[in-house]
Amino acid sequence: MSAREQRQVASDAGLSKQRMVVEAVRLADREGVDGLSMRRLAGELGAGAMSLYRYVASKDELLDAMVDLVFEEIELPLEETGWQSAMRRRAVSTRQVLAGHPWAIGLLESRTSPGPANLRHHEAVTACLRRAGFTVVMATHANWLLDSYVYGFALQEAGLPFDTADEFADMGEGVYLPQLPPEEFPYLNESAAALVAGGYDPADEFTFGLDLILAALEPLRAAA
Amino acid sequence: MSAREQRQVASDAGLSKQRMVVEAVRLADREGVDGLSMRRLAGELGAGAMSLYRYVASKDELLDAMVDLVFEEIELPLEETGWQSAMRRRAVSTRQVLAGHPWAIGLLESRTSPGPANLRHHEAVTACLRRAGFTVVMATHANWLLDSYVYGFALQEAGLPFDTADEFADMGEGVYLPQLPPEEFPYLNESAAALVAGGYDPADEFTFGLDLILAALEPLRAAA
DNA sequence: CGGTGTACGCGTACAGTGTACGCAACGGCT
DNA sequence: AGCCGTTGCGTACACTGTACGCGTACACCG
Repeated sequence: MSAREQRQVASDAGLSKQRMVVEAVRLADREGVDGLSMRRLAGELGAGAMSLYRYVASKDELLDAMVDLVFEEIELPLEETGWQSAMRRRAVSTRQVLAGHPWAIGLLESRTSPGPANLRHHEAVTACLRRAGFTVVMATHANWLLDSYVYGFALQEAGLPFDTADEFADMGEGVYLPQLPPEEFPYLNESAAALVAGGYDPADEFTFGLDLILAALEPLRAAA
Repeated sequence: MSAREQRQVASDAGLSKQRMVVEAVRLADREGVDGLSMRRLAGELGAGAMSLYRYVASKDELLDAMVDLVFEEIELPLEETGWQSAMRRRAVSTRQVLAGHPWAIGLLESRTSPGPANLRHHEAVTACLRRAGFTVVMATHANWLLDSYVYGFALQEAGLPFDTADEFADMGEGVYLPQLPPEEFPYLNESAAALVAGGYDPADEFTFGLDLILAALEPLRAAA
């Protein structure tokens, strides 16, 4: 079977923007966003690179669509359980989704036109907060605060060179401490030693901060 | 004067890693990180592209150094004014610095080995919190929370397609509202209208969230 | 049946990218 | 004078995004 026939077979599923975006997300998950090129994506789809330009105007537009697809994985908040629980579930879901697609975080800052999924989320969160009694201004404050915290946490977590408490302990002793002369970094040394000894797991940080923020927002609900 | 002689004159200042990094940060500020290439940087320095590889092993190493230079601009916390004031000043400084170098935010997630300036900051912040009475674990919690909030805020702020309250008002009415059918996005419409009418400035969000977090951390100081 | 328009696919070419390799020039030292 | 180290960098290679234009297939119409 010639290369063209092979491509024909692959394309019998038909190229589409949806197929492209899904495959692009897979490729970015495996190789990072730097490993995503139009030629490589076309190879994965059994198509020519220039065929992709029938479905997206540019690589930038593809990246926009990829970010929106990631947003679609985030759960919409359910209000039946109360605003705090709904916000918590949404925050946990966002963090999990971004942990699965760490390349997407770095793209958030350069996507200036939010996609449909992003807008739907924004509407759902705003609805939940308003119905819980927050004023428009307070709901906006809460939205900013929660999103900032969640995205910032995901950003930092993505930059960690380990995934588990054990790996943290190993790196702490094998990599970090040797680089931190105690006379120059006494507090970091103290912290590293105490945290490793205490079985510290940075994954626990998320709920600590989230709980603190949600608790601090509660009294602001009925602000006049 | 031949091209070589021109370059010789320019190079009389001598290439160095420091000069490269400073110039690279300037270029990224003007053109974004996508506009930064080794050839363009070399052109700015009056050198050949391959000369740069005497001072950095790779473009990745240059990016690491750029991020660390940005960290150096952030003020170290001064404790004389109390831990809250010190944390607030550091947070405000971080936000200002990242607002000036928005390209750096997206790089934070891929830099897994913190540079010297980053470590010095980490030590200074940890010292301040520990001396204010936070336990090692609580100081770590506070560090994570504050950094997550600040980086996340900077990330979102960098993605905003406007800079001032007036631009927000203009875009709200001219761009956003037309894209949000009221029957589909009733709460976003309500919010946009109310915020524009109230002279809302998203820049104020930062201090709202920061104040709330610092107030929520205060009772945790003497946690045993 | 032939002509036309549209949809789909994509090869070629261009200008740009990071960097391996190896060469040239210069200064210092013996 | 020769050797060595330092500094600079040109060439070449493989890869990148995408403008342009061409080929093929299909549907529709007269």
